Amino acid sequence: MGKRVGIKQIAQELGISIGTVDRALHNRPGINQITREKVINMAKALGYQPNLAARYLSSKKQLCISVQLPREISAFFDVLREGIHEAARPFEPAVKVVFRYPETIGVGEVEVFEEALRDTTHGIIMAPGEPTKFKSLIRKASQRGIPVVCAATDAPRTSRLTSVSVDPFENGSVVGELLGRFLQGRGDLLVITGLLSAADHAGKLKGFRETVRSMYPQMKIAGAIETHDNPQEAREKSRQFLMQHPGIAGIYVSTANSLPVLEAVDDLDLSGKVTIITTDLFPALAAQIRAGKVAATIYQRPFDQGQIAFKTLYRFLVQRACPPPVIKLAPTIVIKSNLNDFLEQMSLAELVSPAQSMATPEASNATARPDLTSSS
Amino acid sequence: MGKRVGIKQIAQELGISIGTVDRALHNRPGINQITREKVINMAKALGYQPNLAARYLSSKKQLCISVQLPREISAFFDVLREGIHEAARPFEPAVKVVFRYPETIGVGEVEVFEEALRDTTHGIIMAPGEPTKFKSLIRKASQRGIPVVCAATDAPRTSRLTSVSVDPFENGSVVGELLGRFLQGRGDLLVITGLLSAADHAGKLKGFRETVRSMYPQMKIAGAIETHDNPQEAREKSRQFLMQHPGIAGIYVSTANSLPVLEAVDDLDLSGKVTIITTDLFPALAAQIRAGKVAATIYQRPFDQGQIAFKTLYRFLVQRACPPPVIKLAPTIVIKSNLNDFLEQMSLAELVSPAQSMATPEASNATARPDLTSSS
DNA sequence: GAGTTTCCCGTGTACGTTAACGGAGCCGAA
DNA sequence: TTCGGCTCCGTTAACGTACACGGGAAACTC
Repeated sequence: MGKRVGIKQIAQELGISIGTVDRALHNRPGINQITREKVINMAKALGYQPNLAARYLSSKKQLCISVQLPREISAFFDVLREGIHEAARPFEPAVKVVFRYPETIGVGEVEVFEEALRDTTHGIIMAPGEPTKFKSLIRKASQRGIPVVCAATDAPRTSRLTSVSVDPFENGSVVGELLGRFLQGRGDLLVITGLLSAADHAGKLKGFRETVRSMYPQMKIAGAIETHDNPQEAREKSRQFLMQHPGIAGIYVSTANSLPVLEAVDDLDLSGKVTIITTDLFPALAAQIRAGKVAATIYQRPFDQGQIAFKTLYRFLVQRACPPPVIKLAPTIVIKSNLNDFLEQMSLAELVSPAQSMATPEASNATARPDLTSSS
Repeated sequence: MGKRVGIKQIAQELGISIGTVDRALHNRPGINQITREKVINMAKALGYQPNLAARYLSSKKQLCISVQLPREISAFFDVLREGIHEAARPFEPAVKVVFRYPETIGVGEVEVFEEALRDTTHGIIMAPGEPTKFKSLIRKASQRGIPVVCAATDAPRTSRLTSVSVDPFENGSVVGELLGRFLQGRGDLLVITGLLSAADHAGKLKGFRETVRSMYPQMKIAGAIETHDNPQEAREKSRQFLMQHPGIAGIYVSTANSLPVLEAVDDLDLSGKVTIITTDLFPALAAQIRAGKVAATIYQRPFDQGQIAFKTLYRFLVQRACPPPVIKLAPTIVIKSNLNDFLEQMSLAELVSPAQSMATPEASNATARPDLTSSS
């Protein structure tokens, strides 16, 4: 009664062998078309669902997926990796996650990609630093049947399977709406960005600009500073601009490299007078939010990005489920009041990893339950 | 070389049988202490990790977990259920999720709980409507070794394993900070709530009140209306109050039942003049946000709550991993600019469910890859 | 009509683990 | 001595699926 229907029961019901059922359910050659249909119908009738555990066990080949992310900006990419790892854990021996590390942020990523292609890999997760360099590589991977999922940053106009990211345009758009609300639709704004040539930063600026124009036409974007992610340059240029434009009411820092800008604001004694919204989240920035020097920051939820990237890649690999061409996460607004929750989540991600399940003392304290008679 | 180490290899290395290794690794009786230690050391040396697939397959007993959530407020609980279901999918036959439905929001939840205790269940996920009623029931479950995880709403001072929710206090706190920012720290505020006797609503009000007092001392909370989640009552009381207090600048609707309030505001032609922040997210409310009548809403991310609830319950059941006494998700701020992403996510959750993996035409198009040569 | 090919299909083994069974060795009591 | 019980350990049958192998029957070749 509570018996789970398996391939064997289907065979028994039809008076055929399990081998035939297997051939029918997996479109393998060497089976009569009408037999196949009978099997499929019977499977549907019985509500057959494949036993994944048995499947993994039987086909000893494991899925190798290569995760190629830089070591830099570890506050972001470490958490992204952890999200992937966490999502892969349930499939433990059936899939193997191989982490590869380009030398630094932009360089060495091609070499690492080629290394993955040389080794046996069935899928790739990456965050292209310079997307244009990957056009042919991704094509080559696709032709070999190796799907590529981009996370955090996209490689548009390539044959990658999909990308998981916070859309830059919406990111900027959210900041525009928020700054407009905070300043009640009046005042001059300043944008501080990394490289405007990067699609990511350009998209943020575009979203910001268009939202401000349409929702708060009285506001003006007084300037956009390009810092090239160089701390000295960021600080100095910010200082210069703020001195020349004393009327600035709001600042949007669209690069994660926001601390130098905050220093410049502090230097000019503008803290609290100018409303600042930044990008990403890390301990030093959290302190600034807590101190009230930053009104809000936009968090990209790297952990969730990792989880989703793995899941979609996995679903494509084992059941050919095609995801939408882009998967967009919502830009998440962090303010003083919900800051701690995000920080806890970040540290929780680290706590989860160490002891896997090795040598589980299950039987020993199977009866002992936690004594949390009072809490909350 | 690439050979995975298994229980067999450990046995071979030590010249003993796999049965003994099994006994050693699982603290089973009937084994010499020194043999056990030798096995454990060897396992550690070889880096043994149990093959979960084989484990599930072999031990035919499956974990039954009972999910007891109301049908009402389906925009919330359906998505919560979906999150649980999605998280359970990888463990497919090894765990069985049984959904149970109380008659309505508050009633019948005790009966359903008892039903779960009569059947074979190894864990419970629930959202107590009236937490006080569950004190003894949860204790009984715990004594039988059945952990209970609360989601969405907590049952404090009971022996439940943990609770996964957005903290009401922080929820109110976020709204307080946000309204303060939007109104630049000036003006009178109004709170509209469901039942103030409910811990949830009381907590929200408290968080709101304290944050406004500490961060924006110039603001005043002019009143708190209790609607008992009755549409007529909500609309009428809101109208009355707003007519008598024309100076209201901001409204915090802390119940999901926010539409009647919006109607009242519309009736008095106050749309756009008063800044409104609501709770939860559903299509009708999304329209109001898009129209600019609601400045922001606080989303509880039911899907994530479901996922996390299942994961922690599972980790406790199979590896005795004790979670923290409460797991708090951050209150998530939804505004016009990031609204669509949340809506997509809601509908995506539905899209994922129908065709599981039944009759996977894997082999047929295993070589065919998606042709998305250009996208984004 | 014997040999060969082709098309379907059944059989058997393997995957790593769990759990039940059984056996060897030892000790003490009948 | 014999028997029962205990401790420790080896053996083996599942669990549901994948895959290689082989066999029987029909179709085709000469």
